[in-house]
Amino acid sequence: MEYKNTLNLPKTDFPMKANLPVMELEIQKYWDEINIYDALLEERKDSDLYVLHDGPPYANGHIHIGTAFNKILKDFIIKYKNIRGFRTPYIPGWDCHGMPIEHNVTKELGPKIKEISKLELRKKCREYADKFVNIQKGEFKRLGVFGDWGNPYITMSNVYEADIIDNFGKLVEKNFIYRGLRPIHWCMKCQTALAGNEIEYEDKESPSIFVKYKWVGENKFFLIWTTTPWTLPANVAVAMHPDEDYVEVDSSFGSLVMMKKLFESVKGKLNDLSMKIVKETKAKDYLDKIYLHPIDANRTGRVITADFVTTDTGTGIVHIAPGHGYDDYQAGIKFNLDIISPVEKDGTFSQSVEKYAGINVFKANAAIIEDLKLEGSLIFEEKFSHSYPVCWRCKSELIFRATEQWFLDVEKSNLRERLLREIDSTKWIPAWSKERIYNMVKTRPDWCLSRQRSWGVPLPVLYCKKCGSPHIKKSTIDKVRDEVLKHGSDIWFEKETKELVGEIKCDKCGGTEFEKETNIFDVWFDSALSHSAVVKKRPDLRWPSDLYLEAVDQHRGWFQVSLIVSTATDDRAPYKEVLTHGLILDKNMKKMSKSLGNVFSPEMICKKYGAEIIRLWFASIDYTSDAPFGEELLKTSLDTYFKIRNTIRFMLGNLGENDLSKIKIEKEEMHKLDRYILSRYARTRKRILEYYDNYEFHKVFREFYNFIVNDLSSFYLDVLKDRLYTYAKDSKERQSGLYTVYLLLNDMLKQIGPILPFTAEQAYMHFKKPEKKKSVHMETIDNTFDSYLDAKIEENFDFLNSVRGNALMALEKMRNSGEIGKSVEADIILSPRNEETRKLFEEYKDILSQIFIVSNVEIKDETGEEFQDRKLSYALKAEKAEGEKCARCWLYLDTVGQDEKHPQLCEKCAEAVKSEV
RNA sequence: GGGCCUGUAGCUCAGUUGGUUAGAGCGCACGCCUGAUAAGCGUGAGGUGGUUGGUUCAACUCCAACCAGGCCCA
Repeated sequence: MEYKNTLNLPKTDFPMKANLPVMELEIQKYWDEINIYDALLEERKDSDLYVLHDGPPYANGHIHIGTAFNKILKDFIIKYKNIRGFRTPYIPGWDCHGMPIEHNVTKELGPKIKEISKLELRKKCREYADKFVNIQKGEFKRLGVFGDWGNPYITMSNVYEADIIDNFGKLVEKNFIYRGLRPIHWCMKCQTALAGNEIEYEDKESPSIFVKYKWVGENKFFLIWTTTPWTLPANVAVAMHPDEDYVEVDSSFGSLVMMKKLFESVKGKLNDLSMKIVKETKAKDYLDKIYLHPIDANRTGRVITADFVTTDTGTGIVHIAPGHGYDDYQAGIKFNLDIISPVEKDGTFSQSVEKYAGINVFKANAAIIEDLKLEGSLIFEEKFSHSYPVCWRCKSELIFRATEQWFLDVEKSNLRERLLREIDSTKWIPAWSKERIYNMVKTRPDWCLSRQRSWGVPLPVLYCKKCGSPHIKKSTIDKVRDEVLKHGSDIWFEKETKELVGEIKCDKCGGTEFEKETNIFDVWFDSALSHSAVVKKRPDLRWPSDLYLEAVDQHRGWFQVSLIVSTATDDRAPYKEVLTHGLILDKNMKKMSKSLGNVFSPEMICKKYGAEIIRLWFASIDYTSDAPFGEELLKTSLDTYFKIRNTIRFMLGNLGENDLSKIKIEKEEMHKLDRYILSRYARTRKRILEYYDNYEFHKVFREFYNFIVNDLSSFYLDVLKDRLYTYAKDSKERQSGLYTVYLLLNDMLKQIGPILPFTAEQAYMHFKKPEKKKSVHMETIDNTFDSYLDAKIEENFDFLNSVRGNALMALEKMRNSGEIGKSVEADIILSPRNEETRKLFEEYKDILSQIFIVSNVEIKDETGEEFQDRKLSYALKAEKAEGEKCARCWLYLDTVGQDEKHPQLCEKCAEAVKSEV
């Protein structure tokens, strides 16, 4: 029993129980103390630069699991590039302006909103955004993300706002900016424009009418369908489906054109039994045909085609009013139609519609229907129920109303072609990502930059008080820019026009009095300019960025808007590579939403499990598609984490207090098994680095984890125990094993550092090595490990491992029959059947019993009937070990009892015990 | 309705240019060890490859349709 004290058992202070929620905070504190971010940049000050530019999350609410996923993926790359020796500044940013914040602040204010000024509202929005920037900052840091947290970029800062205005000036100078009409959702009660998430939907009954539009010069009619009679005064065209068949029919209402598919339905509704098809036609037969305007007989309209024409309701011909509908508007742009919108802010018709001027549009519905009936052009009417948009605040029904907006022209200076060219020369990961954005950009409309809101950067445009024409000039815009740089964009609302831009004159009428634009920029314009306001401006970065990394939805968002402004102003994409990841869904692959209650906060998970567990989960999934998330799944990561942690702990324990600087063993001098595992690891880590370089973290993780499980834990370390525990402390065999463990752990901590930064750091603190850095993240990975590659020895072990597999099965059989418990109670008998195998067995004779973890391995000629398996180049059998059990190493050996002083020990143990004294 | 993506064991992933009985780890079951012990080791059972057709001597791998889910548009 007392011989146990003579063994070299593992010992370490590195705790088995991680207690991550506490440990991570301690490590974080240490990182703060050594100022890890600056320290890393200093460490790499002469290295090559790598720029991953952070897309700004919206400063609204706490971070959610998706935001965490994105930041952690970025952090994997930053930390990996860093440990590969790159200088990796990372400037996190926040998107601060925009509707959702304004909306939330407005909601909080309630009715008080009416009492406060625009500037006060903006101030409240600023405070709101500021609060969440700080909250999110803490939450990101908590996840172990390294970055310039003390100096992030904020889109509402003076410098950033000034840069937005500066770039707008550049776009104006290059003629990309124009003013045009565009229909937007409008609440006539609140007299305001509404954005997407301010709109709610309610079921509503609308009139559904069929109206005859008479052809010019012919007594035939298009039978059109609409649910908004009040938009008829703004009619400029009718649309037919380009791919559908049409028919001309005779009816008691005259000769009508309609979609063939809908003929029976229309016939039924009109209740006209005499109705019959006289001619089959195609939409293209009518293209550009002129008809008389249904309300204003002095006007005409023409036929266009549009694929949004429905084929299951109505007549298959749709009334088009580009000023009053989004589809209509798109079609209007495509076919160069007039965009007319004779509706005032309060929802009444303007003077241009003589008949209905001053009447509310919804009230006008009935009047219009009556009039059309009287004329005989309305031939069918019914009620149609559908969901209809209403105002989130006053719940009144919304209309589409064309208003003056500012646009960025994507056709100007061949911009669209240039965008496509830039998409083509950028590397998109995964590859399909390119096609996705390419198709979007190919068909996207001009960018509407103006928003009728308060919380944002004002559009620096002035309007002549005398003639109303806009003043939009680079020189004036630059003056505004300078003011904003000094005072922030509130200055636009605070100062008088003259104080802002000095004396200016209207180009049209010479007027000198101007009004300031009240619109602000679309927030996407803000974030689009981070490439300029951040990447170009910060001395520690370099434009264009090496990488942008965001979720799939950003093809329509940040990837695209950044590309547009950057290409317009600088004629190239702001990035060299773009990496896209999928979204995090719930465990059933359903969208997460607060109403479903399937949302997890990263904060809660950090408190309960630790950031490492989330990071490990994110590393284990393939981010190119959407991924599930749930607490049960996190449990897997927890198990995985502890396996990694325990393996590291075991290695640390064996290294113990040994002074590793003393050990230096040439490769040729090392134990065969050590040479094997080093070669195997050298190959593994080469693959790991390749995966890292391709941003395939789930493959990194799997490669790493499989090595830990299959190669280290269940094989190498298990086999090594005997050598480390029982051999004499300074024996060559033991030293070789120690040195191997040291080499492995030293490299493994660096490899896993990007994924498990806290654990790698904690282990590094307990790791005794010469010339240690302040942090594991200051280390660098180089390729010296490649010198351990040894194809021959790996080939030999491939074979030996297969023999081991058979040995284990034979041992399992003995265990099941109760003959043995642990494997050292057995011997293995090998019998080679060919010369090659015999030679190999002989070559590895000295370590075979170790590999199998048995007491003895005997190589002898085949004798008995036990050797059945003829497929193998050897026969194998397990028997109960002969010899006596050594009290120290527990092997059953012949040499036990030979030593006079230590009769209970084997020869090796006796020597070992003596050498320690 | 359109553009793009995803669908291999309970879970997360592999599967080279179509070619033998579709692999791994986890989990699970059973067993061993008690000198990695809130650990470690072994053995084993799990797959109609979303569905249906087609091409082919041969398809998880190519094609088509459909189903389910996701993002972005409409």
